[in-house]
Amino acid sequence: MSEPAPDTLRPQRRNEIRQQNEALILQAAEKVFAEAGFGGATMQLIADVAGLPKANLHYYFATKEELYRKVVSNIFDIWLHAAESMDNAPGPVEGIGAYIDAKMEISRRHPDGSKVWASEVMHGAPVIQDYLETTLRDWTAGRVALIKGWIDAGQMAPVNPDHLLYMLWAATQHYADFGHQIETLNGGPLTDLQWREAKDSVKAMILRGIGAI
Amino acid sequence: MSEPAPDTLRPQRRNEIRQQNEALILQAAEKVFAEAGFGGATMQLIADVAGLPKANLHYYFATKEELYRKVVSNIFDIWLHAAESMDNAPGPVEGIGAYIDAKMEISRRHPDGSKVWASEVMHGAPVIQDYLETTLRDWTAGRVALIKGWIDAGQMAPVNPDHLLYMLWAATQHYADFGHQIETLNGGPLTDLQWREAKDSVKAMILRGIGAI
DNA sequence: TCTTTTCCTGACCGTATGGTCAGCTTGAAG
DNA sequence: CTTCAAGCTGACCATACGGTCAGGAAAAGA
Repeated sequence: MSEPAPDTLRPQRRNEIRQQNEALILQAAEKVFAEAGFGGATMQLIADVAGLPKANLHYYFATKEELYRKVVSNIFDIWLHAAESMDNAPGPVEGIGAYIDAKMEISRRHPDGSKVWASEVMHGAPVIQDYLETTLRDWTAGRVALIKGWIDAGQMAPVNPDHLLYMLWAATQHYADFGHQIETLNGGPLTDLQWREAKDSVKAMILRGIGAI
Repeated sequence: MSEPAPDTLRPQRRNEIRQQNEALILQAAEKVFAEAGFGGATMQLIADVAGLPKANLHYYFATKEELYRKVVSNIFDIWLHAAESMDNAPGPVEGIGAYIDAKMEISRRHPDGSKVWASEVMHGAPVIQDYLETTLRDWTAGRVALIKGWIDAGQMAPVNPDHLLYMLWAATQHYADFGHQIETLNGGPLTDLQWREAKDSVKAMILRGIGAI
């Protein structure tokens, strides 16, 4: 054989090296930014978490801001992807129900990302202001129209669509952003059963709250 | 007259000086901590906002941590005070309705405080963990019992009281913590009318969501 | 007035941080 | 094997930060 079988554990290909290290750094950065905030995070700590020398970070990401920007935009993409679950639904029960499910799942699986996003917005969105004004604004307008359609069709009560969206974001992201508070009150991390109950509670309260069930 | 009339504008009394400067510093600190996070905030910037030399800050507050701790505990007190609105209510409509009103008002009047609190919790509550485990835990247990009483009395649907509280916190604080996002989507700060609509929307959705109306 | 205490601050210090760079190693191409 | 570019890193640098301190100003008490 002229070409040895690809082995992910052996000395990597050039492409793989870059891809793997960037992913490693981004993962470590997300964690550190979530735990310490942008100002409190240090490149040295991110490097330690990633298991790489600090100078290597600067080889892949020129500045702390550039690394942070990449982390935030990655999160935004996950958010937006989850939002698709709301479309193509016959009504609010399915559409909003699926959206709550998706966002609760993100809060459970990517709490660090959620915290970085929250932190970014709380500090005035210095890095992703343009996303807010374009992508998010457009997305929101579309969903508002969708909700209005459901209202006009008599499938739910005439609630204010904007404030419904805010409530959906708030209720679901709270389980990530304030996870520490919840865990403290709960006496430990939520179990599988408790996560299920959280999801069901949020869905029940909101769907009943908008008169969809 | 042996004692000149007290004049707040003239050279102050000793007591007043301390009180006034501490308040000035705490106010500036809350703003800066909210905008930059603990790690991103600098004593120099807080001093500039307060209009005092940096060394003067260290005269009143020995360390950055001590100043931060004071800011956070002040916010916690406001929170707890607002919580009283929930008690002594004949039922969930009045009790939870008043609580939502109070918390929405705080989000509107003290958004910086809310952000500092959110940031503190998101970072694992390094400073107020003991408050979470004692005061907040006790308060929560009391409100859970109160809600259970309402449920047993048939005044509302049998929702999970813990998750109801989380939703109340999430929905109301969102207007402060994510105020920038809301303002961006809204094309500017919420007007008086829009704040009223926000309050009414949250109340309507939640009270209907728990079967109280 | 004199003394004491509190208040105030410019100048300074040690440290930690983001970032740089010269030079080494390693994979790929011919 | 040789060449070249990509990957890597220890050592270094300038800056900014939290915090200190000696000594002056101002209020309170005697």
